[in-house]
Amino acid sequence: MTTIYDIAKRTGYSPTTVSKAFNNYSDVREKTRQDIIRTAQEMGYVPNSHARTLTTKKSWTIGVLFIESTGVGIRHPFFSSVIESFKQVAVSKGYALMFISKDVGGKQSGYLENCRIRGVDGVVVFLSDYEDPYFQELLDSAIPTVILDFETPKSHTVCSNNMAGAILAVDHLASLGHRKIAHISGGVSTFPGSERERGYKASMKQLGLELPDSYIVPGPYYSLENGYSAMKGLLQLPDRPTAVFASGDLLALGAVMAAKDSGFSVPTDISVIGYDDIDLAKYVTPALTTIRQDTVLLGSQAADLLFSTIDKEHEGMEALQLPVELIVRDSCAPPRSVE
Amino acid sequence: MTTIYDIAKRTGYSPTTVSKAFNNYSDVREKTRQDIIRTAQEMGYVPNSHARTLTTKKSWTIGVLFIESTGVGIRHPFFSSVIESFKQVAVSKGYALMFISKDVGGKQSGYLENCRIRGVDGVVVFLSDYEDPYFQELLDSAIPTVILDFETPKSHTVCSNNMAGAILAVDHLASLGHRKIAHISGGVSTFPGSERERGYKASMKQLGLELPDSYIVPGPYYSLENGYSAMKGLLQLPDRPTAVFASGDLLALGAVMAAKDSGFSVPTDISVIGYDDIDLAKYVTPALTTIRQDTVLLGSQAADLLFSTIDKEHEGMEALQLPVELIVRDSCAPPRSVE
DNA sequence: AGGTAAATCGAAACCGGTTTCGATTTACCT
DNA sequence: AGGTAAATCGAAACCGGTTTCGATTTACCT
Repeated sequence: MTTIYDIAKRTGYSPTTVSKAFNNYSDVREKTRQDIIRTAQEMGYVPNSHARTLTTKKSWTIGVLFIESTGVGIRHPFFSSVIESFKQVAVSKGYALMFISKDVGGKQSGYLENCRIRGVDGVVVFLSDYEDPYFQELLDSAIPTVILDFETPKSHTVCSNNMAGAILAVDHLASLGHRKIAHISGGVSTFPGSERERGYKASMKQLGLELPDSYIVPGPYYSLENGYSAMKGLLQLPDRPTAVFASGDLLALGAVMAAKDSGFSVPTDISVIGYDDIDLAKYVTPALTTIRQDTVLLGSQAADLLFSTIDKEHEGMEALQLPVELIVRDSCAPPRSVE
Repeated sequence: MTTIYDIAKRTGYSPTTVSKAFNNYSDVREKTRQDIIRTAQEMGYVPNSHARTLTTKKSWTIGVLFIESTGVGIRHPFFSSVIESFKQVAVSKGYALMFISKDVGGKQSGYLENCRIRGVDGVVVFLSDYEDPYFQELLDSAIPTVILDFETPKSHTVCSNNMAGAILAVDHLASLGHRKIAHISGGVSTFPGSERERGYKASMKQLGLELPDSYIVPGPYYSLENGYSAMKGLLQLPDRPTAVFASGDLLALGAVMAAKDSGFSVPTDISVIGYDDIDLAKYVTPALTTIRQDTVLLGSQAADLLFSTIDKEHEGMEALQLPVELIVRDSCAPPRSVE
């Protein structure tokens, strides 16, 4: 490995000047800089980030905290898409992304400890279990963080406007004439799930629609199979709903399958609306009406927030709520009775 | 930040001894070690990985090279699952994963350069375009690499046995009585796609089945919509196939939809078999018969290979081919004529 | 008590950069 | 020619660790 010392020897300048040349110091002559840059190229020089970090205390790395305690990566597609967009702005600013884990090399150590060992400049957090004490520890530290799909005053947070989305969904169904609208909930243990449920309830109340307890049924883990069984339950209700708002697209897909398997047609007999607008939504039959989250915006806004804090351009914590959009496709129609 | 120097001052030992205590040198007394460890805890000491890397030349980081030139993360689910498994063994060995990109901070620099700057100990590669000159540069370097879904003698490689999988698929269809078996190909530009096509052809030949050119139709990017249009084409053929082997599950799903939309029933009128066994495969109707890739094994084997090279336990390059499995569900049945 | 081997410890050099501040050189002026 | 300000450069200290090798201490033996 060639170092600035090798370049210094070859060019006759001091290591100090070589370093300055690379860092665009104003006190090195243009000719000198050119000399140094050229020899550096010839010698195949690449800077050593660890040496640089050691002195500057800046690692140009962002930790990525992504854990799905719920098991099999159901939320992976959403995460991937958000993080991809986050990564793009990170890279453009010169940062690299590094996965942070709880324990390393067999030793239990915690996120915060790993962040400190690696000297990350900030952390983007995407968890399903925000009660994790190791996460709390990180939250209480001085390391800049931005959290997705969660809200807390201790950190920047970026969410879709889940309540607004839920209201959008229910209003759409109501505008088609539905009055018996059920909800397959993402569960109150996840932040977006509880917000959407809250939005659903608020909207039902606002519209003056009846809401029996049996109309809210859990769809744990946002999984297709749980959507399926949730729908099966709803269809057996004496006062069967004419429309269902599912807290996630996979839940909705499961619900559609359950309806079909029970001999109901979607949307003629029962309408289903989902949430997320996953890739698949537009390909299934019937194409799924849903609420789209802007994953690209989610990622880039999270990045902007984090970097502005790292660069000290920004004080205090922001809680962003990003707008969502109703995507009308073929899975919702007016109820039979009104036709 | 507390350093070994702070601990040295507090305990009265030298920094040398403090460092040795942490690294389990045999020449520090047990009592001394305890002393040091305890004070370190009290003072909230965490080692500085950059300082350590600077002297030891070992960063305990693995670069992750994942680029999808084909655009929207179609292969993401597969990648996520493989990399998750890779990550688990990496973490257990004390490594962290870092995304490597081509350019950083606006400057174009290439993968190799970034690997060198960051001093990664190895790289796991998952690309769609293996012609990329920046990738070639990395391949020709001395940095240990393991490549997924590709084969080259210049690196360790780990693939599913794509040919065997394709043969398995075709044999299954043939065993049901099909003789007119078409193929929706992943395209020869991707390694797995071309291998599966090769397997398909070999199997057809082996079975003595006729293979008109029109029976192989491209399904670019493994996308659902391209599977759809590919199937539409096949269904309009004068000598319509009775079964279709699709190079990916999304292609297969698209094909099933196309068949349904054209008034054919799957599997009664036409059988469809996919490849990958994505999560969704078992939930769709009809549940998809497919070839399962063992993503967990893929990831862990890739990790084992890479770490054994990093640890110099291993010379030369290995080209692993992992077994695949036929998963029989409901999308394949005997052809009508034979019933 | 004196000697020897084993146990324990630390000084110094090193890894590859950055930054401060003083020294030297150069350009320009009268 | 001499003076001054601006331009250019480099010595030295520092970031936080690791490793070699020599020095000192301790344990144990006769």
